[in-house]
Amino acid sequence: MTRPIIPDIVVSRLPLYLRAISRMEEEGLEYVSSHELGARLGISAAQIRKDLSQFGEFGKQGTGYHIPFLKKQLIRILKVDRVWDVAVIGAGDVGSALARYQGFQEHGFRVAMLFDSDPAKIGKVINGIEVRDVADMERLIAEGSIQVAMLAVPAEVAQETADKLIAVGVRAILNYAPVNLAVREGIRVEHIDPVIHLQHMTYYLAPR
Amino acid sequence: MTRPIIPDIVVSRLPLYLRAISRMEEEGLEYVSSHELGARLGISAAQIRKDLSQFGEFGKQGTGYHIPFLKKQLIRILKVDRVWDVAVIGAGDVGSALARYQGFQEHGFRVAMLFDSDPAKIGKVINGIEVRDVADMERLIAEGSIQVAMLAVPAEVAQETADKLIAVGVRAILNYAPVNLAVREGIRVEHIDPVIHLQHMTYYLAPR
DNA sequence: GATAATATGAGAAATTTACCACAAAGTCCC
DNA sequence: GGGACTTTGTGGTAAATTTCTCATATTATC
Repeated sequence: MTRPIIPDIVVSRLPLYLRAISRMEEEGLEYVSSHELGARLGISAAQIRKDLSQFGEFGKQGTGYHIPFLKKQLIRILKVDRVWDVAVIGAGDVGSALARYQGFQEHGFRVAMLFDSDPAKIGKVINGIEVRDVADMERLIAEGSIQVAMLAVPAEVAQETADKLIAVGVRAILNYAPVNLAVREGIRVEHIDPVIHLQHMTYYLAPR
Repeated sequence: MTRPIIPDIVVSRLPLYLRAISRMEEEGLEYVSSHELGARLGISAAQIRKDLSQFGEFGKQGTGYHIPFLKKQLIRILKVDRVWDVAVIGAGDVGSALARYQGFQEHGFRVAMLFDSDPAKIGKVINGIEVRDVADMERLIAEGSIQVAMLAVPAEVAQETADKLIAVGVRAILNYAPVNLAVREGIRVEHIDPVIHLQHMTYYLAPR
């Protein structure tokens, strides 16, 4: 069984679709057309239909998409019909905020571990999660079979920390450090850096 | 004078180039080839040459790119050869972390204002920045001629807050709220949502 | 039940984006 | 000074992505 390979750019839009229709469900809507969904997201209706049709026939002519059904399908496709345990590395401002964020639980994720190297932080409890010594990180992550990590450490140690994570089984890293991580084939990395986004936007701004 | 329109996808890579060569400069390197830069970023050398050539001839055959010169050019192109005052809306975990982040200053940005609606937070000082009442937001932003904002408010009030920001002159919004903002033509919005990134990555993970 | 209106899924076309290949220019080393 | 390397910028090509178009199906209305 060789499923057709779905372009990554298509996959990258699925979470946006899921977020939008989840909101629509909360609003009490039952059906949505590709046109309405597209209007909310600033994406063409054709694009949405094409994307979704890669995974199956979820819509109905004349009616559109049944929101609870489409939501269920997207959740399944994105594999968030389970809860992924996530390790947060670094308990500074960013790591702490991630540990406290309430938005993970209902979208398929749980901050299961939190690490830092600062003795002053180790042992503290943030949102019910104890800060562990990063020296024990590899052992604990391996024991916990954790596949997903969020990296919120200083730029200087980001690469070496990522290498350690990958060595003990982590396969997806959400990197908050302002460096490009080099990883081997098969490891997923996504980057979050506000400066990158701001600089992208200032290109289009006129000086004032 | 009609400059050729640069594709946005090209512009979106420029901050990555800038970040990478800034790091190379710190490492004491003087010249870099498109091939070396590409290897660091996971981007093809041809892509980098093509992207940069859209803005001028910055390289030299046989030598590559002079790092300080290229850096200067990218800084100019991205308009971060000045410091942009930025307003942060919301002084919760995310807003506070943004106010404390030391990485803005040297990359063209300064958190000039911080707002919240919680009386318990108003008046507090975070990293030298006083938390102001969001009720005064519009007046203060208009007075400060602020064009860039980072939105770190609850999802429920994100759209209305964005509308207010735009009404008083903000033209670029970095949105941390997990909602798609609808904005008029000419307003730049970028989104940061860890859940979106995590869900994108779990698509590729095998259950364990 | 017929007709008009609505909306999907998919093949085809158009557009955008990325890559290749090479001439030209610079460097290095003997 | 000359030959072997290296590297850029670019025109052309290939690949990827988006949009268009339309047959087909469903719903609503009279």
